[in-house]
Amino acid sequence: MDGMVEENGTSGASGVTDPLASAASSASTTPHVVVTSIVQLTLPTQAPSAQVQSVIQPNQQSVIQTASNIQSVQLPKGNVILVSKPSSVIHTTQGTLQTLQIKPEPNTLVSTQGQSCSDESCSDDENPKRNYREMLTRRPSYRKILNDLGGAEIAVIPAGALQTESGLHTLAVSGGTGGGAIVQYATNQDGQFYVPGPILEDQTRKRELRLLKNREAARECRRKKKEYIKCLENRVAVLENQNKALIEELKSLKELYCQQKTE
DNA sequence: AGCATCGCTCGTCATTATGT
DNA sequence: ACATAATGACGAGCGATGCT
Repeated sequence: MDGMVEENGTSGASGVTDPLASAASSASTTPHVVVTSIVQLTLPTQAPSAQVQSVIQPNQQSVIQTASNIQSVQLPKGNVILVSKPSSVIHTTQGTLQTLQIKPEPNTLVSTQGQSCSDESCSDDENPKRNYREMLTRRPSYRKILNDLGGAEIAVIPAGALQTESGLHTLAVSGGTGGGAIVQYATNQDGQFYVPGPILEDQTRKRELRLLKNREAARECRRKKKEYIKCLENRVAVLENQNKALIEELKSLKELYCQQKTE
C-alpha cells in the first residue's frame, strides 16, 4: 500500500493538539516516536483524505479517531482501518473500506509539523528518570528541613577556606544557582574580612549574570510546565471522547446482537 | 473605603540533571 | 570533576473579589 501518511497538526476533529510534543522537535532521529496529534491520511485512490486523530503510544495498540464521527478502535500498531459503514469502529469522512498500514518498520518515525513527541516527554513509564511527574515530588531542600527543625539562619563557616599565596582566601558559599558561589576575600591586620575592589566587582558581575540566566531559565521552565499540563489536559479530553465512543459502540453492538438473537 | 483572602506571576535560592 | 541548564520550593508583589 503506498498511501501517503501526512501529518497535519493544525486541523482536525477536535482541534486538540499536543503541545508537549513540540518540546521534542529533535525526535526526527528517534525511533518509536509517540504522536498525539492530528494525522492526515492521504489515500491513493480517488477517495479524499481522511483526517484521524490519534493517540499512539509505543509498545501499545493504537487508538485512532476520525474527524467526522468520534469512534474508536484498538488495532495492532501500524495499521489503520477506515470503514464507511455506520456500525464500524472507524469512520472516514466519506469513502469506502480502507486499510492502511503506516510504515511498519521498527525505526519508523511518524513526525508532525513540529508536534512530534519523544518517549521521554510523552510516554513516561519508559524512562522514569526523566519523568516529569516523578520529578514533581522531590525531597525537601536542606533549608526547609532546617526550618522545620526550628533552626535559625546558619552561618557559613569557612571550614574549607583556603589561603592562596596572594593572601586571598577562597570560600565556597552555599546559595545561588549552580550550587553556590566561590567568594574570595582577604583579611586585614586586625583579622577582619574584606573583599578587594576589583574582585568584588568581578564577583558582583558574575552573580548578576548568573541571576539573569536563572531568571530566564525559570521563565522557560514555567512555560514548558504550562505546556506539559496543557498536553495532559488535551490527552484527557481525547481519551474521554474515545471512552464515550467505545461505550456507545458497545451499546449498539449489544442491541444488534440481541436483535439477531430474537430473529 | 478599608480589609482579608485568593490566585497568579516573578525572582531567587537550592538542588538535581546533563553536557563536556 | 566541573560548569551550566533545568526545575521544585519559597516568598513578595499585585490585581480581583467579596465582605463589613
